[in-house]
Amino acid sequence: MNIQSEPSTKDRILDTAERLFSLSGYHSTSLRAITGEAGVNLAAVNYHFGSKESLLEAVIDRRLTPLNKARLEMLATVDRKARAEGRPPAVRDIMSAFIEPTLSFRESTDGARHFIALLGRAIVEPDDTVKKRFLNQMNPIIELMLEMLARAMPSLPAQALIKRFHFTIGSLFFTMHACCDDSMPERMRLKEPLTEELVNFVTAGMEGR
Amino acid sequence: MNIQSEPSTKDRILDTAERLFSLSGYHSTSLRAITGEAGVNLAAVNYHFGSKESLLEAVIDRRLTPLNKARLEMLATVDRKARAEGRPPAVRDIMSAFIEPTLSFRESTDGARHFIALLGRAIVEPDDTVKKRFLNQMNPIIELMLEMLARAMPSLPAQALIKRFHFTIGSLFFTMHACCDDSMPERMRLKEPLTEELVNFVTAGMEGR
DNA sequence: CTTTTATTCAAACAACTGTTTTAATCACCC
DNA sequence: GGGTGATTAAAACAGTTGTTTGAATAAAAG
Repeated sequence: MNIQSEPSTKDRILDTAERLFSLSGYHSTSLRAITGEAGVNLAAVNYHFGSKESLLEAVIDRRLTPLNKARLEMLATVDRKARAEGRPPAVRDIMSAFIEPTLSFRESTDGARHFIALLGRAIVEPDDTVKKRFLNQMNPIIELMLEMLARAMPSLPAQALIKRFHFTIGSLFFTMHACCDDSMPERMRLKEPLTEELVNFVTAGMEGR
Repeated sequence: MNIQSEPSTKDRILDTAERLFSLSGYHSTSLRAITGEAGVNLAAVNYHFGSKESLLEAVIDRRLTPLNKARLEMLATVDRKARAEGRPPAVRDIMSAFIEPTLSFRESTDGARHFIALLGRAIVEPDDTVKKRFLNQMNPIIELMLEMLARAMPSLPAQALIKRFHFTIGSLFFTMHACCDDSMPERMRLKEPLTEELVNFVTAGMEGR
């Protein structure tokens, strides 16, 4: 564990892989591209991580575990407060508890920005390697949000709730991905701040008028 | 051009490529997988299309050209009617003109369903081959929609309009992709009909309350 | 039928992939 | 300082990729 010197081989691989995976995708990024740019030997990936797939898992877990913890905590706080006041949770608060940690985490570091872009694409990735691991970590949050939303809008049929939640996921993940995207036409580029506008959008859509 | 007999080599390649691209992605689908499943020789792709990349372009153009034509026509109808009545176009009608042709086209044939799923992923694809060609065909529609939306909501700042339109794109494209997705947890699966619910959602979000 | 053109086929091509191997080098402990 | 284990290094491995080649076949034209 070195503190002040340059990052270890393992960390250099993780950082570079994170960036290249987010820019070019998992399949289109070769180990030679990663190790070359990180300035380490090709075999270092298999030595430190075992395989390319395990490297991807390490890249995901390193960031997703603390992020999901933050999201769950914020959801729990919203839930606790509503219960204490003897009322159902507010749709806006539930949306905020998901969106706010995600977007503020994204703006924390450069690495986080790349990682969030990677996540934004992961949900539509055809490759099971990325998606399965991602969805596994995501499921508890999805379940909790759906349960809370059902309490927030008790008169809304379950099918409609699922659909609106689905549309919400679409908005958020597209926004997560699009931050690093320079292929969109100029006038479509997003500028910060986004959090409040996004919360407004999905809350309005959720409540349906 | 044979009418009643089985489809030509070229069409068999197009249909199979469309399905496999949508299921596994462009990069993860090999020409050997396509030709093998289509029951044609490996070299047939390069003979009929020139390259794998040109095959992808052919797959995209075959469906996207008529689909975009339908979307533009419906947008023009909304615009013309509003002008004739001397009022700005309604947000809901603009949203509908984009969503309705897309989703009804998806339900028209099996091939269309796969193609729409492919499109839903194309917008977040890291590969320029897919995205650039897709965005080029998309730009006129985006420009027209933004111009009409600006007229529909003249008091909304341009920056806010861009953001909300962005969130709308996210909802729609995620919905387009998710139709063929069986990796989502059971309770998150979408069931038809979607059009009206999606139009409601993005209209509410667009108008913001 | 003969000739020409379009298509199909099996085989090979070179380039690239993730992974493994084996030796060299480094850091640390007794 | 010698020895021990962790790390790095270059090279080769086997498999897959898109593409090309040249012969065989089918279809069309004269």
